[in-house]
Amino acid sequence: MSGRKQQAARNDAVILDAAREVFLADPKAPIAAVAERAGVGISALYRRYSGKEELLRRLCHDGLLLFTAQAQAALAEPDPWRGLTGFLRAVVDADVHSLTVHLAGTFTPTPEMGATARQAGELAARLVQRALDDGSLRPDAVLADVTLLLESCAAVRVPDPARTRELRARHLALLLDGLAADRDRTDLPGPPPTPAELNWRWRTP
Amino acid sequence: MSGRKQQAARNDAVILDAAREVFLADPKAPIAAVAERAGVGISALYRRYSGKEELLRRLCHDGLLLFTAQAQAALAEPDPWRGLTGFLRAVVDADVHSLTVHLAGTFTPTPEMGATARQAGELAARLVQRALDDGSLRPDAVLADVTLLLESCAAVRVPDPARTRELRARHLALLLDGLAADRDRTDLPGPPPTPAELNWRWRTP
DNA sequence: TTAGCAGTGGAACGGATCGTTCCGCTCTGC
DNA sequence: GCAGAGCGGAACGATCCGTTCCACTGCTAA
Repeated sequence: MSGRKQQAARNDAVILDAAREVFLADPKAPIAAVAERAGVGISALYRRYSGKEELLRRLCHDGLLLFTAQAQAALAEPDPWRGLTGFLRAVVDADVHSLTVHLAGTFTPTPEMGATARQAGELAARLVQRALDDGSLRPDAVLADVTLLLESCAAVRVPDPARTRELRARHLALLLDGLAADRDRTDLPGPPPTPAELNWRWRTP
Repeated sequence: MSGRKQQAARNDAVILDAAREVFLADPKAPIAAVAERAGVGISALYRRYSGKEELLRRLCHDGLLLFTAQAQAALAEPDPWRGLTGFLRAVVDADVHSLTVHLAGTFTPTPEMGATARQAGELAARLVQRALDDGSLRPDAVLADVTLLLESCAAVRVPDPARTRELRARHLALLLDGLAADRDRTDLPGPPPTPAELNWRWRTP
């Protein structure tokens, strides 16, 4: 069962997963870190991609495609507010924003990516417009506010990736729900962040 | 009036301002960029600071002191909610977060900075607790949620610093006010962000 | 069975970046 | 008028990182 081909095919996936993990943690990590995380040599990387740029482009484009897929799915949801919030939760949870915006600028985008990005923007605009028309989204909000929201959720970051997802979900709930305590609220999901979790930057090495 | 001493004293301020601007824009900018922005040579920098670390420490400590000063002022405000929100607006506007957290990790903190940081945390905790006791802050919120809020506001960023401040104020208002449109709202401040302002990362060089 | 090659590991190279040092110049303050 | 504080900026050395290259392995096809 394990021919040379099988091993190579498995490496395809291993390398892509490793690259996603490494570059999500640090968008300008060295390529050697990806190889190390994947448990392969550098040659295995360069056999598949012509260079770092092509690998980053691949990751970014995958992120854009995930974004559009989630947006399509959200438009199928009948309730506009549930569609929008569910979409945002999914996109934040998958850290699509880091995959796309944070990686942009580290490579020159292809025309195809530009097209996908434009399509993604249109889908998101429709999601927002639906919620505006419906009256479930405050009337002075704008598509760009949602983009800013994604940016701000991506900024929530602790060393542990799983915990990061929890904290982002909590932050997103705050954003969607508001801080002032003068109406009924849904409970904030997950345990609240502890001070220690946020002070990790201050550790003395 | 302009002796050599005067010129040197003026350079003290010019260099510090330039350093703040440059490192706020990019926390790991080269030191030469600071000198260039200040319009001085590199020697003028090294005459005042033993190295990059000492300069960064200075900026960070200044940020911490600004933070505690604003917190003190906010505690003097009788209304807990107004005190908390005013404090957050001031801290976000001055980009204190970038000055402290984002610069941390690029140098080894001094014990004195640790003490100031601890004091800052205590003051912030009192601000939050006051608003909790008052009932104006939702009961399931926590000090760390506010820290996350600062982190997320600092992530809102466009090339123009002035516009960045406006957009952050808008985002902060959203955070404090909530997105769902089912109660009375204060108007969002400033003009809404345009798509072009958020697409600047995609520019092809 | 065996020759050939796809696939691989990892050392080595070359370029870029950046903190720091150092030398020569200017111009003030005594 | 001169000693030296203050300064500009070139040069240096260390580090980092993308990429190339070569030797090796063990399938695979004839």
